[in-house]
Order: sequence, then structure tokens, then C-alpha cells
Amino acid sequence: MQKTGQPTINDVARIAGVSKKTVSRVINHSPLLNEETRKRVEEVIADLGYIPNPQARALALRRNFLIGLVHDNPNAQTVMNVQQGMLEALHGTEFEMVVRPVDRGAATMLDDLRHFLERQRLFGVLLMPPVSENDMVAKLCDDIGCRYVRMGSAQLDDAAHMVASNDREAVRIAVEYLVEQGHERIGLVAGPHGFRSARERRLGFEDALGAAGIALPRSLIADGNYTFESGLIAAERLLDLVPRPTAIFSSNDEMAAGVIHAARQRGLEIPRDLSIIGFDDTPIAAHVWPPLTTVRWPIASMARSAALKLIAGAEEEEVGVEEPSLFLSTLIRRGSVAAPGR
Amino acid sequence: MQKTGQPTINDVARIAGVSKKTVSRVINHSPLLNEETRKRVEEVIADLGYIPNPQARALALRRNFLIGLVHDNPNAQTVMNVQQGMLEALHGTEFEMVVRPVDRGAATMLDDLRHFLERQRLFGVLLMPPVSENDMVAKLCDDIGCRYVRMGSAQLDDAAHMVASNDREAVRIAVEYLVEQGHERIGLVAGPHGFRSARERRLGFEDALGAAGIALPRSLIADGNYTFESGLIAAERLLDLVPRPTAIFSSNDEMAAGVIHAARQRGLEIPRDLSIIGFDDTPIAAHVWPPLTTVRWPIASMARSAALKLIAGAEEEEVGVEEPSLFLSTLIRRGSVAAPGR
DNA sequence: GCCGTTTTGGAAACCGGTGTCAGCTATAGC
DNA sequence: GCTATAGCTGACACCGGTTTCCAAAACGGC
Repeated sequence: MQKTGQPTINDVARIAGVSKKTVSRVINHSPLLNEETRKRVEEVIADLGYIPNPQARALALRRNFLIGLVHDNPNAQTVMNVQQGMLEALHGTEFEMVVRPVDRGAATMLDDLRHFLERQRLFGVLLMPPVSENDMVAKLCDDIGCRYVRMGSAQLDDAAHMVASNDREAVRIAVEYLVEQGHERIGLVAGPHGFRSARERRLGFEDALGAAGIALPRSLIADGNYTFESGLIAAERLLDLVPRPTAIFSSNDEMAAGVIHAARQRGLEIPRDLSIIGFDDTPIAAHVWPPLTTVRWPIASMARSAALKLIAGAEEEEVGVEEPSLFLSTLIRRGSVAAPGR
Repeated sequence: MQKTGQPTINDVARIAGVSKKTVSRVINHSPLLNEETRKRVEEVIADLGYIPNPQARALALRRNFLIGLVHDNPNAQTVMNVQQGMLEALHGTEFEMVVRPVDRGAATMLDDLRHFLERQRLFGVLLMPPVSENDMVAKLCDDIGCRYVRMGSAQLDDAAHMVASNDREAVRIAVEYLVEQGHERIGLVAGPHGFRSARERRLGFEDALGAAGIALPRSLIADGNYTFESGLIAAERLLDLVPRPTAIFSSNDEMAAGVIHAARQRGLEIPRDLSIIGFDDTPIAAHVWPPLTTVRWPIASMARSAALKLIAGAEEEEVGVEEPSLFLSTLIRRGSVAAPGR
């Protein structure tokens, strides 16, 4: 009697002459198993090409083999980098990635997320900034019993639940580089309120100027919201100042591209008339003209590490090395910075 | 006896005083049901906030409520746009999106994909180019009994399984625009071999020149692979020609950005010395300097439509309007085109 | 009023795994 | 040689739905 479709655990059990339960034990690497039995069952499994049915496992275990990516990040490139890092970590495992955008503004965001998590019974979720900075969300995951790892620009949680970068320090180093080049009048295009990354980067900016003893008038800080257009508008305001700033640090690359645009529109040459440093090192940084000096934010590596944290212990082979929780951003020097007035 | 966790179909049945089966009929909108019974059950469902367990349904129905996005597209922005369109279509439904990158080069690609589809028992998959152009993949889906919709730059399949754009015609119109401006020596940065989009765009390019009676020496065609760097290298070759082309059509925006780079490196001003048209209208097109004239490829709308096709009939309310299968790309005029020699 | 047909509801099996717990072997200890 | 113990193994219930099959009820025609 030839069965149709894929082999089930019953087929394996029957052919190997053992019970379902024993096969289940083999699959789950139960330690209390005779070596010989295991061998025999494994052979049958290999022969049949048997693969446990994920749906049945999900039902029995009350837990899916899905990792969720929860995000409300407006930057497509950043989201893609995170996905890439996650997928790299998940590759070859039994886990799949499901993407769940949430609406930061919506009042029902937490409820929606709760419904999603309760329904889907995900194995775990990776929280991307800025939603990852919301402690209510982390608490929600805890309440529901869903594993989670948060990504962000500062340490907000213990190492088991957090993968962070050191934005503040990285920006400090970047702005110190501007100071070393001789810049004293440096503008900041800040990120949106409510983003921790925006705050950290701004603090790093202030750190650098403070350490150099350079005063920072409020007028040299312009608000942006991480979009190209907001960078352009912010730069227009900064470039209208008299005297004009000789350098601008933009809290992300996309706004930096807007700054370049604004500068070019008024005939300024970069870096002769204006030095610019961005943040993220997205492809746009290398593709604008001149190539943008920027801070490389290792977001893909962070995502990979976060995903590995999430699934650590679930896989056959233990993750030998403890995944790092703090990632260092580095300054990438390209062509958008020079000494002022030259 | 207070149950913990979420209500199950048994709870609903017990409280409503009916059998599981009857509740199941209500959930699945079975027509053979007394109107009163249905009302009563629906009330209990609403009271309890009962939501059927997707894992159990997946097991019983042998079909998951997941839509897969299968892609091997190198362009992050394109992938994001597709995801956005898909998620828009899936929003508010019971479906979730799982992303599955495949390795075009790998010899085992088809086998890997087969394993994935067989294991996960997805409701359906959306195939992005260029993997969508592979007929073997479509056949695989058919064999396995997995719904699919292909996206692409030309009609490769029947309307039920395909959402296409008219790249060839769109490029023809774009290049005719260059001809109208007075350009006669126009270079092409072609896309990679094996991409249907590359072929269609090249054909559109040739159509326009042919219609205008302009000869197209082989030397004016440079190969690229859709990356910034390949565009830069291709442009360097084209700009070395004597006489130099006065305009270049690039088969996507990212390569067009490379062309701009190459032009700028040798001191050419755009559009005075060189006109450029790209394809896709990704954000980079608006953010480079000068803003790039390009063909807007409605990939997000295509993805949305494709996803709706996929789930059509599965939802309670039928999709009233038939989803379109052909999408028109339009020329977006920005600042990178001018008449030659001025 | 009787019988056949249609509608409606329930019991039980099933989807394909996992958890519990009892029972069966070996081996060791005496 | 007999029991205590530990190590394996299997029977059976269960996860939460759907499907099959059948019976009861309602309905309609004569």
C-alpha cells in the first residue's frame, strides 16, 4: 500500500519497528536513547527523506518555528540590512522569517501586536528600532511568553535581550575628526524626537564639541526626521546662518544626501565649502557625489547576532560562542570632509 | 473551572451549547446552517474574543496561512517595495508574509525551493524577478500544488499567474524622449544576461533608435549587472568613445548613479555634457544630483496586485474587481536630461 | 398520517507531531 | 538467585482544529 505525499512519523516508526514516540525522541535528540535504536531510526529517516511536519510540531509544542521581525523603521535600506542579517542567521535552520510592520502612531499598536503574537505563537521576535525602544513592547513579549531581542543604539536591556551599538561614542569620534580638521562651526541635523538613536547621536555630537571647548548655539541644531527631504530643509536653514557653518554632521545618510542637495543648490562645493559626515553607511553614502564620509553602523551584523541569540539553544549544535551584545560603529572616510576654507 | 490561555473551539461550542462542528461551520461560513444557530455562535465567539488557532488549522487543512515572497533580486530597494505592496494587500487578512531568498547561482536552488514549499505548505508564493522568469520554478509550484503569482517585465504566463509591466514600451518612450531632445549618439548600459527585464529594456532601447532611423553600433552598448559599480565601469567605457555619446540610458537607477559618478569624475556636467535616464524610480533617483530622469516602475502596486490575486477567494468577501495583470511604467522627468551640446 | 427527502447537529476519526506514565530490560548489589 | 535501580521503550492521551459518517429533526408530497 503506497502512501501518497510525504512520509510521516508513523511511516518511520512502522518501518523501523519502533513506536512514534521513539522516532520523536530521535528527532529531538533525547539523551535517553539506545545508540543502536537511534542509528536504526536515523537510517530509516534518511532513507525515506523524512522531515517532521512543522505544522504538527507547532500545534503540539504550542510554538511556531517562525521568527518575527517587528519594525516601524522608515528606512528601507536599514530594514533590508536587518533582514539580511536575520536570514543569514536563520539559514540552514528550521526557522523562517515573518515580517511584521507595526504602526508607531496607532493607538492600537500594542493591542495589534499582542493579537499577532498570541495568534501566531512565534518562537521569538526581533525588535527593530524605534519600536524596540518601547519598554511596553518588551513587557508585552514577556507577559505573553514570547522570546525577544531588541536592537538599538544604546543598551536598554540585559545582554540576553539586547543587541546595541555605541552610537554616542561613534558620533563623538566622527565629530572630533571634524574638529581635528579645523572646523569650529559645525551644524547638526538631528534625528526625530522619540528615536533613541537620534538622542544618542546628538549626545555624541555634544560630547565632541564639549570636549573641544566649542560652544554650541541652539541655532546650529536643526531637526530632521531621517528622510532626504527633512535633511534638505534642515540644511537650508543651517546654510542660511551667518556665518555659515563649515561642516555639518547629519544623523543619518539619507538626510546627509539632502544636505548635499541643499549645498549644491546654492552652488557650494563639497568638501571645499562644506564638509559633511553622515551615519549608517547605507549604499547611498558611497553613491552620492562626492562619496560621503560616514559612520558605518553594523546593523546587519547586529541583526544576525540578535537572531542567533533568539534561537540559541534551540538548535542541535549549541551556539558555542556567546553572541556579542555591543557592536562598534566605525568612521568611514570618503570624500566629503576637508579642512575648512580650502 | 477557569481555563487558562485563549479560548478554543471547544469553549465556544460548550458555551453556545452546540458541537465543535457547528462552530467550525460558522467559522468557515458553511451555507448549511440555521440562521439562529449561526447568530448564537457568533455572539459567543465575539464575547470570548475567540480566534481559531492558525497552527491547528494549518495541520488539519494541510495548508498554512503564510504567503511566501521568493526572490533572488539583488536590489534592496526593489525588494522592499515589493514587500510593502504585499503587506498592504495582506493587511487585515489572516495571512502573514514569510520571506525566502533563494540563490540563483546554486545548482540546488530548485531542490531547496521544493523542500521549502513542501515543508511549509504555504498558501501561496509570490515570485519576484529574476527567479520569477524561471519556468522551472513555476512548474515546480504547479507540481507541488502551491499557488503562485509571478512578477516580471513581460507577460510570461496567463493572467491568473502573472503580473507584468511593459518595460519594453516604457523604455522606448524614454529613449524617444532623448531622441526628441536631439540626441543621436546614445549609449546603453544594459542589465545582466538572464534577466528578462534587461532584455526587454534593451529591446525598447533598440525599438526607439530603430524607429528614429539611428544606427546602433555595438560599441554603444555596455554590459552591467544592475549594481552601482557595474554602471560606473560601463559608463567609463562609453565615455571613452570618440565621439563621446551625448546621452546614456541606464537599465536601472543604481547603475545610472554609477554613470553620474563616472561622468563627474571626468569633469562632465550633467545634463550639459551628458544626459542620463534611468529605470525604476527608486529613492536614489530623486536624491542624486542632478535629480535623475527615470522610468517609474510600479513594482509596489504590482506586488499588491499579485498578492491580492494569490489570496483571492480565500477571504470572506470576494475580491470584487478583477486584479489587473499589466502595469504601465511612466517617464518621470527630472533634471538629468537636456538637449545635447547645451 | 405516512414516508421520503432535505436540513441540521453530533460522535468519532483524523491531521502529525509531543507529553505522561507505566512497563520492560539489563545491570548491579547483596 | 533475587531485588533495587536505572535506562529504554511504547501505549495512550492531547494539541485545536476539520472531515466523515450517521442520526435526528424538519419538511413536503401524497
